[in-house]
Amino acid sequence: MPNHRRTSPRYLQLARLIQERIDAGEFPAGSRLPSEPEMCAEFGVNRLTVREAVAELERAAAIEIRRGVGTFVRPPVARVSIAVDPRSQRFDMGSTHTSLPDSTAGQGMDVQETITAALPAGTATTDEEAARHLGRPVAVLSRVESVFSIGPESWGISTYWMPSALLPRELAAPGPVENLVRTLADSAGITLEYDWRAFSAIGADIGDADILGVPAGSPLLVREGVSCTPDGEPVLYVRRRIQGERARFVLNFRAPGPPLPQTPASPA
Amino acid sequence: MPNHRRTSPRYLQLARLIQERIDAGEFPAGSRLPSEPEMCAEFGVNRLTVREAVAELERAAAIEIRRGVGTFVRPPVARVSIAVDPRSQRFDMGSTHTSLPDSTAGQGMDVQETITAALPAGTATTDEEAARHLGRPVAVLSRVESVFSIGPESWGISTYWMPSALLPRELAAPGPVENLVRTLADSAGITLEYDWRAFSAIGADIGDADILGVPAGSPLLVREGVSCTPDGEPVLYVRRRIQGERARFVLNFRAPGPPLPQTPASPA
DNA sequence: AAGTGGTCTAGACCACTAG
DNA sequence: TAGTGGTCTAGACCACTTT
Repeated sequence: MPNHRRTSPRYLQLARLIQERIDAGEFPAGSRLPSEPEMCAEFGVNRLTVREAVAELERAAAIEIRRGVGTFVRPPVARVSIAVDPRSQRFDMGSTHTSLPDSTAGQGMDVQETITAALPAGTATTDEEAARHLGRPVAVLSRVESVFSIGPESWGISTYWMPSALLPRELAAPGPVENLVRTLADSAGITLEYDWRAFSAIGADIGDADILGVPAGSPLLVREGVSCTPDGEPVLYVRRRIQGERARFVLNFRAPGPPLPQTPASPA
Repeated sequence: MPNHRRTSPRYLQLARLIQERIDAGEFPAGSRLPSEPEMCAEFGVNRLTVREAVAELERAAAIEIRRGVGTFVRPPVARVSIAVDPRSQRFDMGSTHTSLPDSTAGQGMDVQETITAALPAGTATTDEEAARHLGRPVAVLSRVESVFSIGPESWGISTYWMPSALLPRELAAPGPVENLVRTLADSAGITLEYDWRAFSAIGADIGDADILGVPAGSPLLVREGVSCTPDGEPVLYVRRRIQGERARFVLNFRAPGPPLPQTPASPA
């Protein structure tokens, strides 16, 4: 006989219970939860069941696990804001440089973009998508991968697709770059405008997760789009993945100095 | 003696191995992976170890697990595009209505927004953030929660904060709404403009995960912002969470009919 | 050294789906 | 009914952090 209204599994019940206690203030932000053996005793379940509940809460970003130390309630995250003014943002000047909120200990740290690979586009799904967006065959496209970091930490990964003919030599080898978009535009003798930009969210795949030092499936903010010449000729397709909880893209619709949700940063 | 350069755990090695085989075309999109017992035998590990590897790939959205059936390689996802024209988008007319891509079986399905709760703002972190954004004390704010769904599935959750004095009666009770922003503006006799909008990505917390029917930590696209009167008086703070892989916000920077990455939709 | 979380094994029972 | 994945137990050993 099929089971018609089963209760949810114990580890989920336990996760919800712990979340309720956190919400109720029993465990304030920064405080330590009971250890796994303690919870096993308290709730009368196996350690793996406790671990599944705790893992659930960690994926939900409600707690932080510090190996060898304990499990702690997470305080709300502070994020970098990257300002985009949709009235003035017409020219694509590159977007590497941002500044951190004053509240952050790491203020004034260097934002650095480093090319990790430059290859002819192949048959990957993303390569074909790029070709579609640029209206050119895959065979004429090159792909440049880069990581950008703030201090010692990797914050995001960018992939650029462009006609191989436009790829300047200084971008064809791994190493730091000052401003990839500007370098490209200058070397090709063109100016670049935004055609479109789009925002979505994905979970980190295993490759991106490795590079960023986050678990697979961590939420990443994806900003992708096409830049074109003033004639409307599409030239560059960019796909940037940023650790979702670390950054926020802000579009300002009102005049000169509109209030920002956090400390502003330079255009993106 | 501390362990100075340990190899990565077996389940991660196994996850990478499977991913490599998928990438190499050994398991094309849509095909079934070996069952858990088969992998246990092939790799000589316990079933839990296999399960951890598989879970890693599932979180990375590389595979799809169908209970009682098997584990399958995921094809690339099709997403809804929601168009935003940064040149014309100045008036906030509400954003409920979108249309699905023609490729989708569900085309023409109803987009419906349903209020699930309307409460005075309390002491939650998000309430305080809303109060800061609106420049008003928490005590005068109300919070309205809604879910919007396409057909039978929940696609996103919206939370609105506004001065309690502006909350019209028809929005103060659970039930479907036609256009929340417009209802609010009409009832208050004001027009609303965008002040700012921001995009970020987060993992679903346990509450949102329950409502959306996704696992905790699933990537959500967050679109938040303030709408104000033409004078610049902030009136409404909105925070919408959308299943990240199901939607994409598109900003078009060029003239009348710029190419969209996918089938366009009405303004958001 | 003691306590924490991380990995792994062996085995069990269950719920779901398909033929 | 057979095979799949989902949950759970009991126990072990390990790596990491702190004292």
